Parts: sequence; C-alpha cells; structure tokens
Amino acid sequence: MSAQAIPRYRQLKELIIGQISSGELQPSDRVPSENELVDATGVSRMTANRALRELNDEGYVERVAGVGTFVADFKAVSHVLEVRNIADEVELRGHVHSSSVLQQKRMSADSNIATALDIEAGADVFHIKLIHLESGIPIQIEDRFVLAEFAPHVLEQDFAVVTPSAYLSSISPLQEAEHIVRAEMPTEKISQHLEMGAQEPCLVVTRRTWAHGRPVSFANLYHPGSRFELSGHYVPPGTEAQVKRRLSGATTND
Amino acid sequence: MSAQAIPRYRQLKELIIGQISSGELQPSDRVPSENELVDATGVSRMTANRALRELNDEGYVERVAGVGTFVADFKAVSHVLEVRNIADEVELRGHVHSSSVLQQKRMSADSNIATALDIEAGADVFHIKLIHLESGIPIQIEDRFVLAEFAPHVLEQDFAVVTPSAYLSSISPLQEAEHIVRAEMPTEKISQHLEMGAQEPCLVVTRRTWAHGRPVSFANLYHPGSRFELSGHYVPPGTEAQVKRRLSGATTND
DNA sequence: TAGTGGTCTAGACCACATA
DNA sequence: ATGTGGTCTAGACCACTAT
Repeated sequence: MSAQAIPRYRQLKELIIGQISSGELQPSDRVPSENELVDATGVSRMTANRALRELNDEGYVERVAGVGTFVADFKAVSHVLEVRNIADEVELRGHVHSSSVLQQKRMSADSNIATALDIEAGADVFHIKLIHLESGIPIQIEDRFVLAEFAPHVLEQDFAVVTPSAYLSSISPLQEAEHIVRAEMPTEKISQHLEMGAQEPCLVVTRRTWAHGRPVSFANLYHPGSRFELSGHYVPPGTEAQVKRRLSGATTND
Repeated sequence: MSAQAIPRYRQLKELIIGQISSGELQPSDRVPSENELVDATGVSRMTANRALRELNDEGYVERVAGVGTFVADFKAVSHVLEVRNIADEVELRGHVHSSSVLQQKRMSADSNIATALDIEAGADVFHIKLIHLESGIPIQIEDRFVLAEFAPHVLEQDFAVVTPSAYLSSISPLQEAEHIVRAEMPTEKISQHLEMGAQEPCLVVTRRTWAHGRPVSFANLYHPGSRFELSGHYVPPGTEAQVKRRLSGATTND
C-alpha cells in the first residue's frame, strides 16, 4: 500500500547520476569505487557493485577492472539516430570537416520556436546558422535555436572551430533527444547553399535535445539528397557487438 | 580452466536465449524459475537471478513478481528505428491499414540482391511488392526480397492480411537490423502508385534484417515525402519512460 | 500455504592495474 | 603489495500471487 522503499542500489545510482547531471562529476572523473561506496554508505559490496554495473550498462560510466570507474564521455545518447557530431563523422570517414557561419545572433522566440522549446513566445534565444562541408563540399545546413538561458555564452563562440553540437554537449550532458526525418524539396536559397542539382530533394532532420529536464535546443538540418544518407545498425543487447560499440566509442556508419 | 571461464550467469543466459531462438521456448512460454535453475544447475540463487534479470532488461523475457518468468513477445528489436510493422503503426494512429499485393514470386537473385543478402548470385529468393494504405491513402511501397531458404512458404501467404514484416517475425525472431534512410525523387511508376504530387520527393528506407546470424531479408520502403516522416525519441536508460515502454509492451493493460 | 521475483548481506576467490 | 572490478555463494527477509 504505502510508498515502496526505494532499493538501495537505485538510491546509489540516482545519487551518482545526480552528481553527473549537476556537473559535480565531469566526464572522465573518477567515481567512488565499490569499496568506497561500501564504507561511505554502509551497503554491502554486492549492492554497490550492482549500482555501478548498471550505470555502466546504461552508459553513464565506464569501468576498467583493476583501475576504477569513470564518468563516461558524452558521445552518448546513443541509439535511435545517434546525436552525431558532424565534424567527428566526417573525420571518421577520413575527410576534412570545415564550416562557415552564416548567422549567430540573439533574438526573440517566435511562436514556432517557443513551442518547440517549450518556452514563452518572445523569450531570449540564440539563432545559429552554418554550413558544414566535407572536404570542401557542402553536406549540411544547420539552422539552430538555443535557449539563451541554457547557454548564455553562445555569441562568444567560434562555431567554425567547435560545432554547436559539441559546444552544447560540453556545457551539460544531453539527456534526451528527439529526431524527425523527412524528405522535402529545398528552397532556392538552401539549394544554392548546398550546391544541389535541379530536381534534387533534401533530407531534413529536425532534432530537439533536452538537458536539465527541458528542451534546450532545436535544429533543422538540411542535407542534399544525393550526397547524404542516414544509417543505423541495431544489434540486440548482450552481444559481442554490444561490447565493441561501447569500446569503439560511438557513431554508426557501416 | 577452459579458455577464459565463461561466467555462469552468462552460460545460463545463452542457454535460455538458445532455447528461444530455436523455438524450443515460444513467446509467453514459462521460463524456469530462479529456484528451478538453482536445483537444475547448482548455481546460487543470486546467479540465477542475475541471468534472468539481464534477460528481462534485454527484452528476451518478462518477469512478474509472484508469478514467474515468461518469454517475451517479439515486438522487439526496439531502438534505432524500430522495426516497425506498418500495420500496427497505422492502427496505433487510429486509422485503418490495408494493402494490395503487386508482386509475389520466386526468382533468382541478381548481383545487387545477392550482395545485400550475402548469398551467391542466382540463389533462390522471393520477391514481394505491395502498397500499404492508411485509411485508403497510399503511404508506402514495400519492395522486398526474402531468402527463400529462410522462409520457404512465402508464396502461400496472403500479405494483404499479414504484413511481410509480421510474417517474417513469426517465423523466427529478428536478431539484427540495418536501416539506411535517404531522400530521392521517385520514378514515374512509384510516383503514380503513391499518388504523389509533381515535385514531391520520396523518403526511402532500405532495411536489412538478420536471423540465425545471417541476413534474411532486404527491403526498399518508399514513402511520399509530404505524407510521411520518421521520428525517434531517445531517453536515457533507467528512466521512468524506460519502465513505461516495458510495461506497455506485452501485457494488454498499463 | 507455497511459490515467485526483488532485494540485501557478509563473506570469498580471481585476474588484472598501478605503484 | 594494494586496490580495483568480476564473479559467486548460502543464506536471509520481503511483497506479491496463486491455490
């Protein structure tokens, strides 16, 4: 009947997740060892082990036998369509990534943006617009709106050097992501920017990302249909490939 | 001894996964309880518990306290872009799904198909082609090739009633899936079948699925850009939503 | 009442890293 | 030599479901 007691391994997990979310623990920081948790909280080692093991399975931390447990890097939000940093992707293919910034300014959210970010119309947002190139060939227009309150220093960044995606991840780990993918004919302007052919459609990805429990960024990503495709490969959990994925980092691409 | 001493909980997991894959255990069948595994294999209960708990986390089984452990239904292969049964999707939106079969025949694999299915050119495959409609409006052309050896009774099925996807899942659980998504202008024929506008692009999904460790099916799915989009929402594991997904899965209520 | 899963303990042995 | 994670055991108590 009454509120169930929350299991101790779960309390431990939430404690550590909280410290990661708040920034108290940063990626690659050391997390208390099993024995330290035993001493600090009075649980048995099996209980501490379960907490840390599940955090590892869920991607929050990385464990190395004989060494310790460390906060995971946030390539994370894996699955679905990975939250891909396009710069990393391009370089992974052995090409050179560059980008040119078209727009980087403060503005008031119109109703569309306000709805997407779950804020009041008129609230402060930053608008970033840039073109990403792979070895000099345009492959993506990134048209992004960021909650100003979440990332107050956006205007001081040089997004030709660090992508908005990478910058936002560095501020705070992304917790949640939503993707919508569709095919669309480009506007004249987009077609020109992406150097697209006459009858060429766009692959458009709309992505919203969450941090601190609320949407913080909303982006339309336009890609030339002839030079871009999304891929995803799923293997069931508990497979060899699962381990491989964890070790190799992220990114799909086969 | 042995190579690297495979942990006992892992041996138990693979034993049970094997029985599920082979069909020895069918969806909703009862899996041995923790105590039965203890008696049968001599492990401690904590070890049996870990095996069954992980199988539950990975979606192979569903556990109900006080009742037992049961083989899960195969809606599974979740994540990435879910292996969607389009009929279920349409009905989930409250609409009526129907489909008309355009093609259903045996043929020899050409080199493209052979490559995709990792077989020799000329090997036996089935070619299935159908149009899926949502409340009478065409939303997908499914152009699929199936390894004949994997599904010998394809020609006897009525795919206007049971979708190929559902039929293939019923033969054997799908283990692995690969998706490629792109934007493309349709051919004249596809445009007509999907009743598309003049300048309307297609959202094309190419999907390969694996069973018994090898690719068994390869499909191109064409959607009208104006009436179809893919969406995916990611929430980190260990969240409320994760639990919700699990609960809403097999059992009817929530 | 007997069986099930959910959790927890206080030990234990091991392979491996680091110093 | 010490600490770390990886595994395992043989008990235990609990809430729940079924009979």
